[in-house]
Amino acid sequence: MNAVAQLQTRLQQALVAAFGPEFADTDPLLAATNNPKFGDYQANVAMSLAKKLGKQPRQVAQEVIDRLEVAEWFETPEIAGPGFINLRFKTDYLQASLQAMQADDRLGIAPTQTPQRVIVDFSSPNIAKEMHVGHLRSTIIGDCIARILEFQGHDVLRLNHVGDWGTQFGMLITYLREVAPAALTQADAIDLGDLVAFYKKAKARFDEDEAFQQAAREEVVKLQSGAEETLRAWKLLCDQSRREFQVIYDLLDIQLEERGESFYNPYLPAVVADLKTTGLLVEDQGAQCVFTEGFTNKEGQPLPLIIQKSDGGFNYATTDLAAIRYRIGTDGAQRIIYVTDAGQSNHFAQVFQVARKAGWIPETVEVVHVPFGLVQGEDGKRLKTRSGDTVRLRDLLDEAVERFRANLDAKIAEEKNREETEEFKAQVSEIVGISAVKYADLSQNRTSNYIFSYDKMLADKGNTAPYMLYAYARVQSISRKGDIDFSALTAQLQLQKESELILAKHLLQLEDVIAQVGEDLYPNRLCQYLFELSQKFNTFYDACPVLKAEEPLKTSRLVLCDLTARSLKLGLSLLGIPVLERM
RNA sequence: GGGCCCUUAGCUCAGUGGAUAGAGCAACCGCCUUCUAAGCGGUCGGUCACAGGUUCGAAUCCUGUAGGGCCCGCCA
Repeated sequence: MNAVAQLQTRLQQALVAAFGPEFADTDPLLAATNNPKFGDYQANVAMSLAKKLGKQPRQVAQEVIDRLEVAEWFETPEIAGPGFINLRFKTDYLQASLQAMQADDRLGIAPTQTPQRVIVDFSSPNIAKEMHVGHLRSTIIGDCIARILEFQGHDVLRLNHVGDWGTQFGMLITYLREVAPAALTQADAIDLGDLVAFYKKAKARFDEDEAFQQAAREEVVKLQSGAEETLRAWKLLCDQSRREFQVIYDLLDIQLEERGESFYNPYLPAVVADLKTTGLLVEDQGAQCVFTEGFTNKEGQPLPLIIQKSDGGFNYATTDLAAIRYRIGTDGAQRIIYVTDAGQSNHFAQVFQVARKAGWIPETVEVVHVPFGLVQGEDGKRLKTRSGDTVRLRDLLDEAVERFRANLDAKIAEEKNREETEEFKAQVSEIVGISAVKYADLSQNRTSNYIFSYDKMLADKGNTAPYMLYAYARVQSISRKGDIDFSALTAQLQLQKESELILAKHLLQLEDVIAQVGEDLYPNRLCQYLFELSQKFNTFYDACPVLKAEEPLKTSRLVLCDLTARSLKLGLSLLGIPVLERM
């Protein structure tokens, strides 16, 4: 148990000792301080108890600390302001903790005691369409969440719930049958870009041509009933899209198990049947619906979740319900995380409500929608290309890499006596460019819309990937220069200067930050931590010579360098970002 | 009309009940004969949209108002 957990317990014991057993469940209101002059932690319980006990808050605080035994970890507690109890770590404790951290492959972060089977549903592009900017956030945020949970020791199933079923295929196949029948019988008869164009035309036809609409709907029914020719055409389209998606996933280093909507097709009738049994299902205007609480349409009428369309077809609500049942019943999921845009909040709220009412989500299973905001251009509107089209993900990533390459070339040209190989420049540019896109996205609170700016994400100043990667590279530079083998260091730490103490305390917080993100699923908190770590390292680097220090201080500082680098490497890896030894 | 989200420094954003509200960028001033200056230190900058309420204590919780975004029956 770490010192903070111990402190929590000891505070509770002190409360009981001071005021009696009825205070056993009183929260000591322990929190990190926001200002180092107040120490490292503060307990705010005295103010909240003062009225109840009929005493002055400062006196309550005094009675607590008189009975508080934390000398193993903390200096003598102090009372400040209206009754804050301030606690400061002992340097001895910090030094010992850092040494333990240094000796451990996982930086002292133990795997969870309660591993869960977790499903992270993310990315989920549509077959027959190219991946575009709309898939960026789900893919990046979902991957990060999966990485964090995996590191914690959970059994994570990463599912790509691709849109490989439904009305869009009816449209597309009907249209292709007319204009490019070869695409339905032989692989790669047309390329994916053309397929996207065909899709748009098919959609346009669908919206204005009633006969076409009818034909498309019939095609969906054929597909759903397994008609051979339609099914073969569908498989061809899926294969082609899948290969295109894989190019992007390789570029982004993302592992995913594809399990599209079609997978749940055999389980859809049972969803309808079981909803009927529970009495939740109602027929309305020819469609099978479940009416949900708290949702109304523009006319103020209750809003249904449509389970089966009037033409007998199923839609995504049905699929999502079937998926919940399958994931809980067969996959054994204890936590299901859906990483999709905030626009689907209503949909998921409805689906979860219906699944709960039907009794399909046991108390022990957590089902959660992790929403995120839109990607906007610098004009604050939805990100588009100059010609007004949706931005292809491939183009977006390529541009980030190209732009960073230009920055890098300029930088190298500026520095005297610096020559780099083409291979080096290409590799650095690709890693930094793509990492910058990922980091920019992850470093924002996901719930708000996010303004996409190449200039900001590629800047070498501020809370950006280049800044963090540079901090890491600086440490590696020390090891090269001093010919240091970090893994062989053994030393008694000596935290002397303020910048060393500040860095040391920050290093010890990594565990808590990861635990918090695993819980709340806000990756920007991990980014914030890593940014502050980089800043604190740079301050230390500026103030404390490492290689020129006398032993044993030199080795002590090398340990701080090593721990910083390893923390950065671990933290960035959880964001899906690799490090560079040199840049 | 309903639901969800947002409104914090000139700009982009942190801050999910605690002390004088924080970063980064931009602007200005310093620091390279010393481990990568892609760095560091400092200055400037805020009626936390507005009004009530709860609380010892509110940017944070509750209610209302204004502005913005997204969604609202057979697309996902």
